[in-house]
Formats: sequence, structure tokens, C-alpha cells
Amino acid sequence: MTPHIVVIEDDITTRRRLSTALRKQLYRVSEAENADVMEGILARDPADLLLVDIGLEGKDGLTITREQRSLSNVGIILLTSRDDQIDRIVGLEMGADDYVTKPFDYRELLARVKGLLVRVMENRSAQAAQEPRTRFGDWTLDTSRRRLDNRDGRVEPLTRAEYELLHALVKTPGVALSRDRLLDLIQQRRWASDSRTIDVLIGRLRKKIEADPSRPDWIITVYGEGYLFASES
Amino acid sequence: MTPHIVVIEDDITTRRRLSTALRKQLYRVSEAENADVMEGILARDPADLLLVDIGLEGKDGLTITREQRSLSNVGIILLTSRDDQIDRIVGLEMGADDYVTKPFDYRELLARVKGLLVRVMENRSAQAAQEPRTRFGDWTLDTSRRRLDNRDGRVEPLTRAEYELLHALVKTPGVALSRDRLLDLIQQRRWASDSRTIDVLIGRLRKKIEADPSRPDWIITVYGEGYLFASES
DNA sequence: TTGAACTTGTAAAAGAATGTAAATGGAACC
DNA sequence: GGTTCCATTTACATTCTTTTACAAGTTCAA
Repeated sequence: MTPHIVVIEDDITTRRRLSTALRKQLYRVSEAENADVMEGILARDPADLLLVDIGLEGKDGLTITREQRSLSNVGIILLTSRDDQIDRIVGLEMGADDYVTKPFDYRELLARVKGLLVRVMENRSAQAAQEPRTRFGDWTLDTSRRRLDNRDGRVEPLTRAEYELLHALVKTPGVALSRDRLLDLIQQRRWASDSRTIDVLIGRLRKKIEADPSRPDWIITVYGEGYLFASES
Repeated sequence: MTPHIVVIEDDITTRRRLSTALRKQLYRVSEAENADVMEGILARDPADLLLVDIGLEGKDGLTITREQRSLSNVGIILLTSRDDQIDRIVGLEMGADDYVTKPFDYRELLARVKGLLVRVMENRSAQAAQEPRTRFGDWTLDTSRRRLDNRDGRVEPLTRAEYELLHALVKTPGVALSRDRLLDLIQQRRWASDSRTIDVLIGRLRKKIEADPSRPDWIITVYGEGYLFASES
């Protein structure tokens, strides 16, 4: 998945320039002019990296840094002026990973973004290694190899989409998830509004994990709402 | 091997004095009047220690510090004036190891250089000893010799690209790496956007390390995203 | 209960991405 | 010069995702 970067900057010109430069590198970029907008974006699509202007109106960059750092291990780069040296130090102490000084040298900026994204990924991999496997019935979802292991030792390979979908369901047992929400978690190509993709994939998953795919025990259809994963009885 | 020290200082008098003093101690000393010259020197002969004037024209000492620190664990001593206290603090935040104040007390300066070189060398050997190999399944990737050893003592030779690729994957288990990033990491960037190089190399690696290359246990394809290395057992 | 309007199931085809054997070309070595 | 090695490209087979098309199921007002 391409990394998601959020630019939080109130000056529209600067913000646009940054976004454009980043999009050229094929990053997924969202723009926010203040902390509220940023929070909305993060709620829908968590970021891998934040570029935060230190001198925002309202909730300022240092506050955002502290808040976000306490919530996740997202990468944070501060956008600073030549003359707020003290703020930079404070920023690093609050948990920012790096900073760049206005006016930007874009080559340098892109290098730092790339470098930090690498570090964020590495960090994430340490966590990925600890993610628990989930069991249901005779099956164990092996999150490190993205496949299903049966109790009898048989391995059932899952395709990417099947794995993502099952993972999403298994993570929130007992909750019906809409097709829209599920599509978000699977999306390879986003541009289809009335898509049957999820239904087809659900069908394939059922064939793989259900004893009788036409009378599923695990992946339950909720008419008009979506699908839910049965909680272990 | 005698330690290599690079002095980055634009004032020629100061630079010469420093070099002379250091050469008397039998260090190998290079001189650079700016960041560009320094980079040229480092490309040919990596340094053990940098002495960096904080108030350089062009790319300044703090920037150099930050850049070099992100690239290696070279020792860095900042050369500062009495009156840039803030810069010293920032410098240390950026990862400089120490600083000395102009005008220099040469006995003190040489003491600091000697002390830091000891630490740099110790650190380097500690790192080399720390994680020189990664194990997975029956295999051990020996990063100091750049080769792959089987538990039964057999050595599986890897080509340069195969080694770089496997190393990149093994370093971040549990995270899917895009073909783009992998191409970057194996350093043979040739602006072909639709390159199949990575796929071919992955295929060759699988033939070498997987029990059944068509159903890999370690190098897992994530359709539409890239490849990931399975974490842990 | 019936049937129109809707939602879901699914086989099959179309559209993309990946696997891989073989060919190509470039660099290092003799 | 020739030879070897190996990263890269090529070309085609295979696999995966999404769409399509229609069958089957569900809801609810009449």
C-alpha cells in the first residue's frame, strides 16, 4: 500500500506546493489547514507520516505533535521558519522525528520524507511480529504469512484480498461491517460505486472456510447492512 | 588502520592549524572548505570523525550534522564560537557527539578527539558483533560475510542483488515492501517504470531458500503491493 | 399471499498483476 | 581477443481482482 501523508499547514500556497511535490513521488497525500480537519482525515484513513507547520492558528504544531505521538507511532516532520530554533528543539523533545526549514529545498525534503517512512515501516515490522494469531473453529489465521492453517496441519492459501477481508472481519467479531467499509480495507482500485467485489470475495472465503458454504457458520450476511463475523460460541 | 578525520571549516587559517595539530598525532586528516568537498572526500574514504564548523557558508554545520548522523555513526565534533550557545544545543540534539569552542585550547581539543575516536571504534565493533546474522527456518543470513548458510553446514551462494534483496526483506519482517522500494534498496535504479527485475530475483531467491518455491513459507507475495518476509517461526 | 422492488449469491469473462524460462547485454576477469 | 557471471528485459503462462449478468433470496405494501 502506498504510504499516506497528511500535510497540516494553514498557508494554502505552501500546502499546495508540498502536496504536489509529494504526489509526484506517488505518495497518497491529504491536506489539512488545521488540527480539526486533520483529525477528520486521520479518522477515515490513518497516516504514515505527518508534515506539521509549527506555527498554526488554533491548535499549534507542537501540541499536535505531542497529541499524535501519544496516540500512535506515526512519523512526524515539523515545518519551521529559520527563526524558531527554540521551537525546533522543543518539537524534537515532544517526539517529532525531524524538521525542515522554510523555504524548502524540495530535494532535501523528499529525502527526509523517504528516510522517515523507511524508519516508520521498520518500526511497524517489529509490531507486526507480535500480532497475535486468531483462532476460530478448526482454523488459525496466520498473520505473519497471511494464510489459514487448519488444525489438521493443512494450509489454505489466501489471496491478498481474501486475507485483508477475513482479517478485517475477524478483528471485529459480532459487528456487522458495511460493504463500503470493507471495500475501503481491501481497495486496490477505488473508482467503483456499485461494486459486487465484496460479495464475490465473501463467496470465495466461505468456500474455503465454511463446512457448508450455503449455510455459513462464521461469515454471516446481515441483509441490508453487510457481513459480520460470528463471535466464538 | 589509522583513524580518518575530516575537518570542515571555511577559514583557511583555522583549518590548517587544526589539520597540522591532528597530523602530529598521526591521524589521517582531510580538509574541506564546504559540504560539497566533504562529500567528495567521504565518498572516496569514509571518515571516523568529523570536525565541523557550525557557521559554514552554504550548507551549515547543523545541517551537515543531521545529514551525516542519519547516514552513519561517524563521530561528530562541532566547532563553535563562544556566542552560539543555542546552536550548540541544537547540534547535540541533532546528534553531534561533542563540541569545542573557539579559540581552541589544543590540548583539550586533542583530548576530546581521542576520547570520541575510542567511543566510535567501540561502538562500531559492538554493532558488528551485535546482529551479524539473522536466522529463519534452516537458514542463517550472515550479514558480515554476505552469505547464506544452511543448518546442515551447506553454503548457498547469493549474487549481489539476491543478497541485497534478501537482506532488505529480512530486515523488515511482516511489512510488505513495494517493488519500487526494493529496487531502491538494491541500488541499480534504471528509470524503467515497468521493470520485472524484482520479480525475477524473488523467483531465484525462492528457488534457493524455499522448500517448495511455488508455495513459499518466507517470501510472500502481496498482490498489488509487493513482497513481505514472514515474521518469526 | 402475492408480486414489485430491492438485496445477495455466484459462474464466467474481462482486466491486471505476478511467475518464470529464455534471451540480451554489460561489466569484470582472464 | 574471449569467457564468465549476472542483472535486466522479453514473452508468455498463470493467478488474482473486478465486473458482468443473471439467478435466487428477502422485504413489505397491498
